[in-house]
Amino acid sequence: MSVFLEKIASRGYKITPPRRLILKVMEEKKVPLTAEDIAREIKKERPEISLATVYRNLNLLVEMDLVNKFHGGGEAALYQLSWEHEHYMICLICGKVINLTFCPLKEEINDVALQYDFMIKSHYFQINGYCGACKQKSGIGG
Amino acid sequence: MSVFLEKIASRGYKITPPRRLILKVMEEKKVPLTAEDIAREIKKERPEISLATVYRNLNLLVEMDLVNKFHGGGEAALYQLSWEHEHYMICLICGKVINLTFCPLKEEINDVALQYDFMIKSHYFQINGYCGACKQKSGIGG
DNA sequence: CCTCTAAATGATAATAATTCCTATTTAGAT
DNA sequence: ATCTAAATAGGAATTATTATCATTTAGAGG
Repeated sequence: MSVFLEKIASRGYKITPPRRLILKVMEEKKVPLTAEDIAREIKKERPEISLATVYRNLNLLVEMDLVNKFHGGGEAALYQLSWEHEHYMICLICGKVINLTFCPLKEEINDVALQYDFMIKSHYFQINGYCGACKQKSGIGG
Repeated sequence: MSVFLEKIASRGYKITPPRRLILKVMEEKKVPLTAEDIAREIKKERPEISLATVYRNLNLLVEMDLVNKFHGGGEAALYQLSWEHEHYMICLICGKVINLTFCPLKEEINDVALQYDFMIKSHYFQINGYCGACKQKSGIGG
């Protein structure tokens, strides 16, 4: 059983088909997805699973810190498994996501936290800009 | 005339009462605000100014890079004058905000952007955790 | 200062994202 | 196998944001 399902069970939540499928899709795709993306993918196997259920479970996963929620260029929120502690650069035009292979947060932050008696629990970065393709297409200097 | 209004005029856009007021509110408040926050504040002086106008102008300001748009915990987008370029640590319990006096983004990021031909336009950080007071109250280890 | 026109606005309808509601189903404890 | 709280499906409701369009206005040019 995946570490995610284990955590869900260990907190007394039930392991249901929608939960299995949501996690399966996120593990397979690896990139940040909208709730709709996930629902669409799931419906290929189980068309009766509703979008509301996907949202409900994504919120649960975010609360449990198993999933990170953030916004890219578009209006809809993006969700990604948090186990890898990843950061990205997101194209504001096409939504392309470039994963970073390191955490771009300066270690200095820990000194500041200590100084203010602040306990850092999580952090997330959003680096917005234009990918090469969109720069060209839209004639933005570069 | 403020640097913002100057930029607006220099691009051929008109300087209108809504635009003056939106910028005035953002300059005064200094913290990230939702479109509704701004509209509510403006309506104290000019109740006829509509929310749609606030949204329209915020989008224009974002396009012109005078304002940064991002999402905090809530559903609505937050807007802040981009020259402030500030970062915060936010308490997940009481919402207390600690301003950082430096940008915690590693310079290394610029190399990666170059490598991917990605043009960074803005970035946003969110550092979540517990402030001293809330740690104590809720008995979280620290 | 008038005049004129493209740009901007206000009011409201429309759309998109997300949450709520409720009757029904089900996971998993006993 | 039974039972019950938890979870679900489906659709309605809510919230955030954008689009529409008739009316107003900023500011350029005379």
